[in-house]
Amino acid sequence: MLQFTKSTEYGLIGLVHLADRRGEVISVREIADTYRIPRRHLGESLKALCRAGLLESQRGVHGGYRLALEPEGVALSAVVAALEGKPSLTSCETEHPEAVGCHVEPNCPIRSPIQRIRQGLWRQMEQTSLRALIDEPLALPGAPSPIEHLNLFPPGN
Amino acid sequence: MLQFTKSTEYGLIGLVHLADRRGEVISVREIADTYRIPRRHLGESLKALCRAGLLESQRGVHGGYRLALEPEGVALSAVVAALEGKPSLTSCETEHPEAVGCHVEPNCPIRSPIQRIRQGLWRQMEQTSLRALIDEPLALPGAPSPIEHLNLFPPGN
DNA sequence: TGAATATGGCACTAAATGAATGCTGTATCT
DNA sequence: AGATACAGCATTCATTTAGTGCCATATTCA
Repeated sequence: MLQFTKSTEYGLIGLVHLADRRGEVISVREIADTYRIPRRHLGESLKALCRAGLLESQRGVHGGYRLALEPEGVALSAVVAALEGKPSLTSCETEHPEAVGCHVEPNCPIRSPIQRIRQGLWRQMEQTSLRALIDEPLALPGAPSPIEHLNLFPPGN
Repeated sequence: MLQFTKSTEYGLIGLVHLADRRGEVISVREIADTYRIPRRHLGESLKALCRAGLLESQRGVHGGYRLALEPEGVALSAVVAALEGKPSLTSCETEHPEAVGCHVEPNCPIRSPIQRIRQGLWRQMEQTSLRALIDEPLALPGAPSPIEHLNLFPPGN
Protein backbone atom coordinates (compact mmCIF):
# COMPACT_ATOMS: atom_id res chain seq x y z
CA MET A 1 0.00 0.00 0.00
CA LEU A 2 0.92 3.59 -0.42
CA GLN A 3 1.89 3.97 3.18
CA PHE A 4 4.80 4.89 5.39
CA THR A 5 6.43 2.12 7.40
CA LYS A 6 6.36 2.02 11.19
CA SER A 7 10.03 2.93 11.13
CA THR A 8 9.22 6.17 9.37
CA GLU A 9 6.25 6.78 11.61
CA TYR A 10 8.31 6.33 14.75
CA GLY A 11 11.11 8.43 13.33
CA LEU A 12 8.71 11.28 12.66
CA ILE A 13 7.28 11.06 16.15
CA GLY A 14 10.78 11.26 17.54
CA LEU A 15 11.74 14.17 15.35
CA VAL A 16 8.68 16.16 16.28
CA HIS A 17 9.27 15.48 19.95
CA LEU A 18 12.91 16.55 19.67
CA ALA A 19 11.96 19.64 17.71
CA ASP A 20 9.55 20.63 20.43
CA ARG A 21 12.37 20.64 22.95
CA ARG A 22 15.17 21.69 20.72
CA GLY A 23 18.65 21.78 22.17
CA GLU A 24 17.90 19.22 24.86
CA VAL A 25 19.33 15.72 24.74
CA ILE A 26 16.46 13.29 25.12
CA SER A 27 16.64 9.53 25.50
CA VAL A 28 14.84 6.94 23.44
CA ARG A 29 13.28 5.67 26.65
CA GLU A 30 11.59 8.96 27.36
CA ILE A 31 10.17 9.33 23.87
CA ALA A 32 8.98 5.74 23.67
CA ASP A 33 7.33 5.95 27.07
CA THR A 34 5.65 9.22 26.24
CA TYR A 35 3.90 7.84 23.19
CA ARG A 36 3.89 4.20 24.23
CA ILE A 37 5.61 2.91 21.15
CA PRO A 38 8.15 0.03 21.00
CA ARG A 39 11.36 1.31 22.55
CA ARG A 40 13.73 -0.79 20.49
CA HIS A 41 12.03 -0.06 17.23
CA LEU A 42 12.05 3.67 17.91
CA GLY A 43 15.71 3.28 18.81
CA GLU A 44 16.49 1.73 15.46
CA SER A 45 14.76 4.59 13.67
CA LEU A 46 16.62 7.26 15.59
CA LYS A 47 19.90 5.43 15.03
CA ALA A 48 19.24 5.57 11.30
CA LEU A 49 18.36 9.25 11.43
CA CYS A 50 21.58 9.82 13.32
CA ARG A 51 23.60 8.01 10.67
CA ALA A 52 21.84 10.15 8.09
CA GLY A 53 23.02 13.26 9.85
CA LEU A 54 19.62 14.51 10.95
CA LEU A 55 20.27 13.81 14.63
CA GLU A 56 23.22 14.00 16.98
CA SER A 57 23.68 11.39 19.64
CA GLN A 58 25.22 11.39 23.05
CA ARG A 59 26.06 8.13 24.76
CA GLY A 60 26.18 7.30 28.39
CA VAL A 61 24.00 7.77 31.37
CA HIS A 62 22.35 11.03 30.43
CA GLY A 63 22.67 10.33 26.75
CA GLY A 64 20.12 10.54 24.00
CA TYR A 65 19.48 12.45 20.82
CA ARG A 66 18.95 15.99 19.71
CA LEU A 67 18.30 17.63 16.37
CA ALA A 68 21.40 18.23 14.29
CA LEU A 69 19.67 20.88 12.20
CA GLU A 70 17.02 23.53 12.46
CA PRO A 71 13.51 22.15 11.84
CA GLU A 72 13.34 24.34 8.75
CA GLY A 73 16.28 22.46 7.27
CA VAL A 74 14.91 18.96 7.67
CA ALA A 75 12.90 17.80 4.67
CA LEU A 76 10.31 15.08 4.96
CA SER A 77 11.98 13.48 1.98
CA ALA A 78 15.23 13.20 3.91
CA VAL A 79 13.48 11.42 6.75
CA VAL A 80 11.80 8.96 4.42
CA ALA A 81 15.00 8.41 2.46
CA ALA A 82 16.87 7.63 5.64
CA LEU A 83 14.27 5.24 6.99
CA GLU A 84 12.87 3.43 3.99
CA GLY A 85 14.82 4.60 0.99
CA LYS A 86 13.71 6.68 -1.94
CA PRO A 87 10.44 5.30 -3.20
CA SER A 88 10.25 3.69 -6.59
CA LEU A 89 6.49 3.42 -6.93
CA THR A 90 6.92 0.72 -9.58
CA SER A 91 9.32 -2.16 -9.71
CA CYS A 92 10.71 -1.25 -13.10
CA GLU A 93 12.00 2.04 -11.84
CA THR A 94 15.26 0.51 -10.81
CA GLU A 95 18.59 1.34 -12.24
CA HIS A 96 18.78 -1.82 -14.31
CA PRO A 97 15.26 -3.02 -15.06
CA GLU A 98 16.44 -6.04 -17.03
CA ALA A 99 18.38 -7.28 -14.06
CA VAL A 100 15.20 -7.61 -12.02
CA GLY A 101 13.39 -9.23 -14.87
CA CYS A 102 11.20 -6.45 -16.13
CA HIS A 103 10.01 -7.79 -19.45
CA VAL A 104 7.64 -4.96 -20.14
CA GLU A 105 10.26 -2.70 -21.55
CA PRO A 106 10.54 -1.35 -24.11
CA ASN A 107 6.78 -1.45 -24.54
CA CYS A 108 5.85 -0.27 -21.09
CA PRO A 109 3.40 2.58 -21.50
CA ILE A 110 3.55 3.86 -17.97
CA ARG A 111 7.20 3.83 -17.15
CA SER A 112 7.84 7.44 -17.86
CA PRO A 113 4.47 8.78 -16.62
CA ILE A 114 4.81 6.94 -13.34
CA GLN A 115 8.29 8.20 -12.91
CA ARG A 116 6.88 11.68 -13.21
CA ILE A 117 4.26 10.91 -10.60
CA ARG A 118 6.89 9.65 -8.23
CA GLN A 119 9.01 12.70 -8.84
CA GLY A 120 6.04 14.92 -8.10
CA LEU A 121 5.28 13.22 -4.83
CA TRP A 122 8.92 13.22 -3.94
CA ARG A 123 9.25 16.89 -4.70
CA GLN A 124 6.33 17.61 -2.46
CA MET A 125 8.09 15.80 0.35
CA GLU A 126 11.27 17.71 -0.38
CA GLN A 127 9.33 20.91 0.05
CA THR A 128 7.79 19.87 3.33
CA SER A 129 10.02 20.72 6.26
CA LEU A 130 9.89 19.40 9.78
CA ARG A 131 8.70 22.82 10.84
CA ALA A 132 5.77 22.60 8.46
CA LEU A 133 4.96 19.26 10.06
CA ILE A 134 4.93 20.81 13.47
CA ASP A 135 3.01 23.98 13.33
CA GLU A 136 1.40 24.80 10.06
CA PRO A 137 -1.39 23.51 7.93
CA LEU A 138 0.35 21.87 5.02
CA ALA A 139 0.72 24.50 2.36
CA LEU A 140 -0.99 22.84 -0.52
CA PRO A 141 0.59 23.52 -3.84
CA GLY A 142 -1.16 25.89 -6.18
CA ALA A 143 -3.83 23.77 -7.71
CA PRO A 144 -3.46 22.67 -11.30
CA SER A 145 -6.68 22.86 -13.24
CA PRO A 146 -9.15 20.55 -11.55
CA ILE A 147 -10.57 17.64 -13.46
CA GLU A 148 -13.99 16.13 -13.32
CA HIS A 149 -14.45 13.71 -10.50
CA LEU A 150 -16.65 10.86 -11.55
CA ASN A 151 -16.85 7.72 -9.54
CA LEU A 152 -13.95 8.73 -7.43
CA PHE A 153 -15.04 6.58 -4.55
CA PRO A 154 -17.64 4.16 -5.77
CA PRO A 155 -19.51 2.12 -3.18
CA GLY A 156 -17.44 -0.98 -3.79
CA ASN A 157 -14.59 0.52 -1.89
CA MET B 1 7.36 1.15 1.30
CA LEU B 2 5.81 4.15 -0.30
CA GLN B 3 4.99 2.27 -3.47
CA PHE B 4 2.10 1.27 -5.65
CA THR B 5 1.13 -2.39 -5.67
CA LYS B 6 1.42 -4.58 -8.74
CA SER B 7 -2.35 -4.48 -8.99
CA THR B 8 -2.25 -0.73 -9.41
CA GLU B 9 0.66 -0.95 -11.76
CA TYR B 10 -1.10 -3.45 -14.00
CA GLY B 11 -4.30 -1.47 -13.83
CA LEU B 12 -2.53 1.66 -15.00
CA ILE B 13 -0.87 -0.21 -17.85
CA GLY B 14 -4.28 -1.47 -18.93
CA LEU B 15 -5.88 1.94 -18.67
CA VAL B 16 -3.19 3.60 -20.73
CA HIS B 17 -3.43 0.89 -23.35
CA LEU B 18 -7.20 1.25 -23.50
CA ALA B 19 -6.94 5.01 -23.66
CA ASP B 20 -4.60 4.73 -26.60
CA ARG B 21 -7.22 2.81 -28.56
CA ARG B 22 -10.28 4.42 -27.13
CA GLY B 23 -13.64 3.06 -28.18
CA GLU B 24 -12.29 -0.38 -29.00
CA VAL B 25 -13.04 -3.40 -26.86
CA ILE B 26 -9.76 -5.08 -25.99
CA SER B 27 -9.23 -8.35 -24.18
CA VAL B 28 -7.11 -8.99 -21.13
CA ARG B 29 -5.19 -11.52 -23.16
CA GLU B 30 -4.08 -8.96 -25.69
CA ILE B 31 -2.94 -6.45 -23.09
CA ALA B 32 -1.13 -9.03 -20.98
CA ASP B 33 0.62 -10.46 -24.01
CA THR B 34 1.63 -7.04 -25.24
CA TYR B 35 3.43 -6.11 -22.06
CA ARG B 36 4.19 -9.64 -20.91
CA ILE B 37 2.56 -9.28 -17.53
CA PRO B 38 0.58 -11.98 -15.65
CA ARG B 39 -2.72 -12.42 -17.45
CA ARG B 40 -4.77 -13.41 -14.44
CA HIS B 41 -3.42 -10.68 -12.25
CA LEU B 42 -4.08 -8.05 -14.89
CA GLY B 43 -7.55 -9.52 -15.20
CA GLU B 44 -8.23 -9.04 -11.52
CA SER B 45 -7.16 -5.43 -11.74
CA LEU B 46 -9.37 -4.68 -14.72
CA LYS B 47 -12.28 -6.44 -13.04
CA ALA B 48 -11.87 -4.12 -10.08
CA LEU B 49 -11.66 -1.06 -12.30
CA CYS B 50 -14.83 -2.23 -13.98
CA ARG B 51 -16.62 -2.60 -10.66
CA ALA B 52 -15.43 0.90 -9.83
CA GLY B 53 -17.06 2.22 -12.97
CA LEU B 54 -13.89 3.24 -14.75
CA LEU B 55 -14.20 0.50 -17.37
CA GLU B 56 -17.00 -1.19 -19.25
CA SER B 57 -16.82 -4.88 -19.97
CA GLN B 58 -18.16 -7.05 -22.73
CA ARG B 59 -18.33 -10.79 -22.31
CA GLY B 60 -18.07 -13.51 -24.85
CA VAL B 61 -15.82 -14.36 -27.70
CA HIS B 62 -14.87 -10.92 -28.79
CA GLY B 63 -15.26 -9.51 -25.32
CA GLY B 64 -12.95 -7.34 -23.33
CA TYR B 65 -12.83 -3.91 -21.78
CA ARG B 66 -13.03 -0.32 -22.87
CA LEU B 67 -12.87 3.00 -21.07
CA ALA B 68 -16.14 4.08 -19.50
CA LEU B 69 -15.04 7.71 -19.34
CA GLU B 70 -12.90 10.18 -21.18
CA PRO B 71 -9.25 10.05 -20.12
CA GLU B 72 -9.67 13.58 -18.78
CA GLY B 73 -12.28 12.34 -16.34
CA VAL B 74 -10.26 9.53 -14.79
CA ALA B 75 -8.24 10.64 -11.79
CA LEU B 76 -5.19 8.74 -10.66
CA SER B 77 -6.70 8.81 -7.20
CA ALA B 78 -9.73 6.92 -8.46
CA VAL B 79 -7.53 4.20 -9.90
CA VAL B 80 -5.57 3.82 -6.71
CA ALA B 81 -8.71 3.89 -4.59
CA ALA B 82 -10.23 1.13 -6.68
CA LEU B 83 -7.16 -1.08 -6.61
CA GLU B 84 -5.62 -0.62 -3.19
CA GLY B 85 -7.91 1.65 -1.23
CA LYS B 86 -7.35 5.16 -0.05
CA PRO B 87 -3.96 5.35 1.55
CA SER B 88 -3.69 5.93 5.27
CA LEU B 89 0.03 6.55 5.50
CA THR B 90 -0.06 5.76 9.22
CA SER B 91 -1.88 3.07 11.08
CA CYS B 92 -3.63 5.46 13.44
CA GLU B 93 -5.42 7.21 10.64
CA THR B 94 -8.34 4.87 10.82
CA GLU B 95 -11.84 5.78 11.70
CA HIS B 96 -11.62 4.33 15.19
CA PRO B 97 -7.99 4.42 16.29
CA GLU B 98 -8.74 2.87 19.69
CA ALA B 99 -10.24 -0.16 18.03
CA VAL B 100 -6.94 -1.01 16.36
CA GLY B 101 -5.03 -0.41 19.52
CA CYS B 102 -3.41 2.93 18.89
CA HIS B 103 -2.14 3.89 22.32
CA VAL B 104 -0.37 6.98 21.17
CA GLU B 105 -3.42 9.15 21.20
CA PRO B 106 -4.07 11.64 22.58
CA ASN B 107 -0.37 12.44 22.81
CA CYS B 108 0.51 11.61 19.25
CA PRO B 109 2.37 14.59 17.84
CA ILE B 110 2.18 13.61 14.21
CA ARG B 111 -1.36 12.51 13.75
CA SER B 112 -2.65 15.71 12.35
CA PRO B 113 0.50 16.68 10.41
CA ILE B 114 0.65 13.31 8.72
CA GLN B 115 -2.97 13.50 7.86
CA ARG B 116 -2.20 16.71 6.08
CA ILE B 117 0.64 15.08 4.22
CA ARG B 118 -1.63 12.31 3.10
CA GLN B 119 -4.24 14.76 2.01
CA GLY B 120 -1.66 16.67 0.01
CA LEU B 121 -0.43 13.57 -1.79
CA TRP B 122 -3.97 12.45 -2.35
CA ARG B 123 -5.01 15.78 -3.74
CA GLN B 124 -2.14 15.65 -6.15
CA MET B 125 -3.40 12.29 -7.37
CA GLU B 126 -6.89 13.69 -7.66
CA GLN B 127 -5.54 16.38 -9.90
CA THR B 128 -3.67 14.00 -12.12
CA SER B 129 -5.85 12.65 -14.90
CA LEU B 130 -5.32 9.63 -17.08
CA ARG B 131 -4.70 12.02 -19.93
CA ALA B 132 -1.92 13.69 -18.02
CA LEU B 133 -0.42 10.26 -17.53
CA ILE B 134 -0.49 9.60 -21.21
CA ASP B 135 0.79 12.58 -22.99
CA GLU B 136 2.06 15.36 -20.81
CA PRO B 137 4.92 16.01 -18.50
CA LEU B 138 3.40 16.03 -15.07
CA ALA B 139 2.40 19.56 -14.31
CA LEU B 140 4.19 20.13 -11.10
CA PRO B 141 2.29 22.22 -8.62
CA GLY B 142 3.47 25.75 -8.08
CA ALA B 143 6.36 25.37 -5.74
CA PRO B 144 5.97 26.34 -2.13
CA SER B 145 8.99 28.19 -0.81
CA PRO B 146 11.95 25.87 -1.08
CA ILE B 147 13.80 24.85 2.02
CA GLU B 148 17.45 24.19 2.55
CA HIS B 149 18.50 20.74 1.50
CA LEU B 150 21.11 19.42 3.82
CA ASN B 151 22.03 15.78 3.91
CA LEU B 152 19.09 14.86 1.78
CA PHE B 153 20.73 11.71 0.53
CA PRO B 154 23.64 10.93 2.77
CA PRO B 155 26.02 8.16 1.71
CA GLY B 156 24.51 5.64 4.11
CA ASN B 157 21.61 5.23 1.81
C1' DT C 1 37.11 1.89 39.45
C1' DG C 2 33.05 -0.48 38.77
C1' DA C 3 28.03 -0.47 38.34
C1' DA C 4 24.32 1.59 35.81
C1' DT C 5 22.50 3.42 31.69
C1' DA C 6 22.62 5.05 27.18
C1' DT C 7 23.57 4.49 22.09
C1' DG C 8 25.88 1.48 17.96
C1' DG C 9 25.49 -2.31 14.99
C1' DC C 10 23.96 -6.59 13.39
C1' DA C 11 20.90 -10.55 13.16
C1' DC C 12 16.93 -13.11 13.73
C1' DT C 13 11.90 -14.55 14.23
C1' DA C 14 7.06 -13.94 13.57
C1' DA C 15 3.30 -11.52 11.63
C1' DA C 16 1.28 -9.07 7.86
C1' DT C 17 1.00 -7.99 3.21
C1' DG C 18 1.36 -8.74 -1.69
C1' DA C 19 1.78 -11.58 -6.05
C1' DA C 20 0.09 -15.01 -8.51
C1' DT C 21 -2.94 -18.67 -9.70
C1' DG C 22 -6.94 -22.32 -9.12
C1' DC C 23 -11.66 -23.08 -9.59
C1' DT C 24 -16.44 -22.49 -10.97
C1' DG C 25 -19.95 -19.84 -13.15
C1' DT C 26 -22.05 -16.87 -16.82
C1' DA C 27 -22.34 -14.35 -21.15
C1' DT C 28 -21.47 -14.06 -26.14
C1' DC C 29 -20.03 -15.24 -30.70
C1' DT C 30 -19.46 -18.65 -34.45
C1' DA D 1 -22.66 -27.07 -29.06
C1' DG D 2 -18.17 -25.47 -28.46
C1' DA D 3 -14.82 -21.93 -27.86
C1' DT D 4 -13.62 -17.75 -25.69
C1' DA D 5 -13.78 -14.06 -22.43
C1' DC D 6 -15.23 -11.85 -18.21
C1' DA D 7 -17.20 -12.41 -12.87
C1' DG D 8 -16.29 -13.72 -8.40
C1' DC D 9 -14.08 -16.00 -4.77
C1' DA D 10 -10.45 -18.65 -2.53
C1' DT D 11 -5.94 -20.33 -1.86
C1' DT D 12 -0.93 -20.78 -2.08
C1' DC D 13 3.56 -18.92 -2.03
C1' DA D 14 6.90 -15.18 -1.65
C1' DT D 15 8.19 -10.82 0.10
C1' DT D 16 8.13 -7.23 3.30
C1' DT D 17 7.58 -5.34 7.71
C1' DA D 18 7.38 -5.26 12.87
C1' DG D 19 9.49 -6.31 16.71
C1' DT D 20 13.11 -8.14 19.53
C1' DG D 21 17.78 -10.54 20.96
C1' DC D 22 22.54 -10.03 21.60
C1' DC D 23 26.79 -7.91 22.44
C1' DA D 24 29.92 -3.92 22.11
C1' DT D 25 31.16 0.83 23.35
C1' DA D 26 30.67 5.30 25.59
C1' DT D 27 29.51 8.15 29.61
C1' DT D 28 28.09 9.31 34.22
C1' DC D 29 28.19 8.80 39.02
C1' DA D 30 28.72 6.64 43.45
